[in-house]
Amino acid sequence: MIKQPDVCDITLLDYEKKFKALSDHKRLYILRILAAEGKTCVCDLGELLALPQSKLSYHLKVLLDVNFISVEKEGKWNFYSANSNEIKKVLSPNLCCLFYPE
Amino acid sequence: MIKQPDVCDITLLDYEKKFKALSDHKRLYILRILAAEGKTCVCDLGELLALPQSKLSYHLKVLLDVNFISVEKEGKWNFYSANSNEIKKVLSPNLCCLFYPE
DNA sequence: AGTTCGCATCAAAAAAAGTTGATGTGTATG
DNA sequence: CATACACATCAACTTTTTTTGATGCGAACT
Repeated sequence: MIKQPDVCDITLLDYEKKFKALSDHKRLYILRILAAEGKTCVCDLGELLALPQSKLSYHLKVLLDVNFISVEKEGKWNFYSANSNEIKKVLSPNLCCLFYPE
Repeated sequence: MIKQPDVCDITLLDYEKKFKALSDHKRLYILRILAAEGKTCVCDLGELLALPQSKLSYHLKVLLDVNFISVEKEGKWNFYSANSNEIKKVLSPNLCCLFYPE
């Protein structure tokens, strides 16, 4: 890419990051669970997904970095939840439903 | 992931691939150009994007594999075009517009 | 104050994705 | 038929992402 990035390029670069965050099925599972269950603490997520703690932490961070989820710390627990609005900005209505299965 | 994949998991695995295809700005540029210009041959794409031929070929294949674009061979040229319907299935209406800038 | 629990973070290793330049194949053209 | 063109494909390499196990740190409990 030789030419200088214009405004629109910057937008696309921004979306590259968001799509990268969605490009892993573990993270899609995480999003689906958070969307379906609402506020969930890391330990419960770990059980639901059968993921080791540090791996889960890693993927949560990826989703956090693009603002698809957010954290609240309560005592020694960290509760995560999905930012549906952010997800809706990116995904088709059809696909958003995937994250609200019931 | 210990549990067996159910139908819904398979769906998410499918989307993992599609999002991976979208998680690179070069491919987003390609999609945008194809959406805006319509049927375009590889050599023109290469010029528009200032991408070397083999790199372009690689990225076209990634997009082709998830059915976001398609090819028609005419003589010695290969013309690619965006499959807007497939893109619309995945992206929010808002985002789809990114691929029709004018 | 010492332990334990819940989780983030880190560094090393493994795996996956992307790049590069070369080679191959089919189609036209002299 | 020889050459040139348009493009796909390949193998070696580089870069990025993911995994793994260890370590650290704050909050609660004893």
